[in-house]
Amino acid sequence: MTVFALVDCNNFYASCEKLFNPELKDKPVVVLSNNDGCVVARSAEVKALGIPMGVPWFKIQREAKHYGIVAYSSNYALYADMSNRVVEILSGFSPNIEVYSIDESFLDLSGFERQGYAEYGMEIRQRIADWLGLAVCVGIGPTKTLAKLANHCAKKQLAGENGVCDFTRLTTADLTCLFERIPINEIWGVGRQLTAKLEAMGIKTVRQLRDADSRMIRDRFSVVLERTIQELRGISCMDLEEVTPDRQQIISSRSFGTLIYDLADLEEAVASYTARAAEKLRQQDSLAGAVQVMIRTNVFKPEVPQYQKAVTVPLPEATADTRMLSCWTRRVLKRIYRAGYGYHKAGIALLDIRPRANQQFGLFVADDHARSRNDRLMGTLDAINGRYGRGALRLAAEGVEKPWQMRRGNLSPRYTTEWDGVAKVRAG
DNA sequence: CTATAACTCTCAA
DNA sequence: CTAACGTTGAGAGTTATAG
Repeated sequence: MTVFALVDCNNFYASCEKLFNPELKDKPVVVLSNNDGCVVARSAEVKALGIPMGVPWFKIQREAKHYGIVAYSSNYALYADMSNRVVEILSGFSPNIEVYSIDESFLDLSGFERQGYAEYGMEIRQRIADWLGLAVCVGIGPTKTLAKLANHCAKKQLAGENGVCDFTRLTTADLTCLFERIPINEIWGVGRQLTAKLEAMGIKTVRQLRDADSRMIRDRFSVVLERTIQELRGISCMDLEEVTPDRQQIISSRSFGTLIYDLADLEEAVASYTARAAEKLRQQDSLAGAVQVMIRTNVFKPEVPQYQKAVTVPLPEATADTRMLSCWTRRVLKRIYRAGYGYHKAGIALLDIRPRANQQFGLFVADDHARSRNDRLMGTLDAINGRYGRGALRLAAEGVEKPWQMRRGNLSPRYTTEWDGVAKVRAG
């Protein structure tokens, strides 16, 4: 039987910021979403103050000032780099690992027990603390859903100790007793809607859901929830997904720092988003067969005139050429743009994605010679940007001033990925 | 009518 | 000073459409 561990970094973004600025050690720290919009990470001190996850920053700014909360803009380069280091360490503990998100990984621990699996979990936790200075919690169980739940118990100190909770060591009776006390919304895959529906039926605790009639659940809900029930019972339905499959769609969208009225500015933004998405597309060696463009006014301001539109168009020939793709996204944008509105957000999506190897050539589109020349050009573009940084070489259509760019009022240095940032690391 | 495409809803981090 | 509310991806289920 497989034993799964779920390793999750505590307050990951906030912890990364603290790591490189010792003055923040016991201070309340939040990290904001793109555009400095919402709180997406909170240090323990902030959680203790009762600041909720996801709250719009401007709504708590006064309170934050009062408590001396330090706010950072998202520094994705820093978090991604730290995340890679965590994964590298975890890979030393099991050959089978699924990197589930930027701060969470599943490990197959089967056969690695010491006295039990909890001791191995402690070793993992200790090494990440020693080598990186980051705190993680480890949940262990016979299914991924149970490992996730065990991790929740470790974090909330409902079971286990020292940030490690091992369900394989609990008796059935203890587990049942524990599940009585956990609400269903803590279960992986049970979100807001399901919680409301299940509660209306009187199913409020993990134990109740685990012991519910799974056939009834499938009929009234879905096969997904039925699988969750099986997993809660210790019957594994979800495998470790070690290889991340190629994306089926690539989306690039962003809110603007200020409202945008001009088509020309929107064109720049859309060209930039298209370039980023196309880069990702080429990284996985794929082609897109369709593009979508979306623009919208501020949905949080219903008092101003609202407009939103998204249109998808198939391409005459699948491509990964930034110029071709941005030509199409620009065309679609012009079609959906209506003057007189203040736009708040725009985005593009690359759809109908397929491997380059399966490329079908359009009959009247381009000759082989042109195609290979374009491929080489894109290869050169990516190579230059890989060496000199994103956006070093780009289409003129992406603009220079970029009045639409998002707010990032309080960005920390890229401590680990840029020389300028490295120089700013303080001794701690 | 069926098979598939397109779209909507839900969830997650 | 003001105004200020994230992004990306997947899968299931439902509805529309083609043949």
